[in-house]
Amino acid sequence: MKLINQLSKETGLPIATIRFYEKSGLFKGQKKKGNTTNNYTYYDDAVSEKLYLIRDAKSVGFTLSEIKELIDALYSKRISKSRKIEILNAKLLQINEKIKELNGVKKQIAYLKSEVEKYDC
Amino acid sequence: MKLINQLSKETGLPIATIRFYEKSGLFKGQKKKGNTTNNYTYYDDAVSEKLYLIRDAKSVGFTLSEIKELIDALYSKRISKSRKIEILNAKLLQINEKIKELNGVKKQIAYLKSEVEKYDC
DNA sequence: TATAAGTATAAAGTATACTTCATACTTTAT
DNA sequence: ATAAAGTATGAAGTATACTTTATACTTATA
Repeated sequence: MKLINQLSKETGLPIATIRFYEKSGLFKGQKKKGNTTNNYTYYDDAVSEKLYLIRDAKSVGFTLSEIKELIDALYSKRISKSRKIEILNAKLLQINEKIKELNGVKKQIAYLKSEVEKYDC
Repeated sequence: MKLINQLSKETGLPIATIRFYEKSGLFKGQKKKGNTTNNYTYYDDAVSEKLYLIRDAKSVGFTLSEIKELIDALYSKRISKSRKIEILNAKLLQINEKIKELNGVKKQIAYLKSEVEKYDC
């Protein structure tokens, strides 16, 4: 079980950002039970996994609410299996869409680059 | 030459958004010269192209300032050819990165989906 | 010809995603 | 044992990317 500092070093995300994500309901840490002196929050490996997913999904244009929907579909116990599969399939389609768009943009830039190479001075 | 309404219909972007992009320096329309009665702005096909590029690049996680840099590298006359090529190559690398990340996220989701299918009830 | 629809502009407002600040307590290092 | 570093929490502040509002003028349509 990790403290927030370790989580931050692992993922490269600032502590404040991790706190913000937790507050946004993307995952939850745990408080230690019993007569402890402090109020620290502990995180397990599943949280790290979610943070990596958040980080990568964000960088390719998913919003936090889309990512929350995704994480819920993957881990929540209050969503039926069939509904989960439904959501996950939709996300996979969305990802394929994004890959198509990226290839489109790439092609466009490559073409325009060749134009720049040919004519521009 | 098109008016903003036509541009909006073409690209699916709201008029206010197009105005915002123009104000942000992503492209420029032209005013008609001479003794005209109105103050309308006209746009050519190059602007449409830029808007499509903006739309797609945004949806895959590029920020407006990254997109501005890209558009400047493609169309500006105040940037040297070698510098343009440099910027364009960097953008192409960034796109390859994003494609990699997307495939990573896709793989991860597909894997977790198979887990959901196996064990979840 | 009037009225509805389109265009221009500036400014204020909103949503998202953080980031910083202030305060207070806990743990670690010297 | 005390100073430095880590953690918690709530609130305020900031950046980006729009979106809405208000006002005024122009063009198209019934």
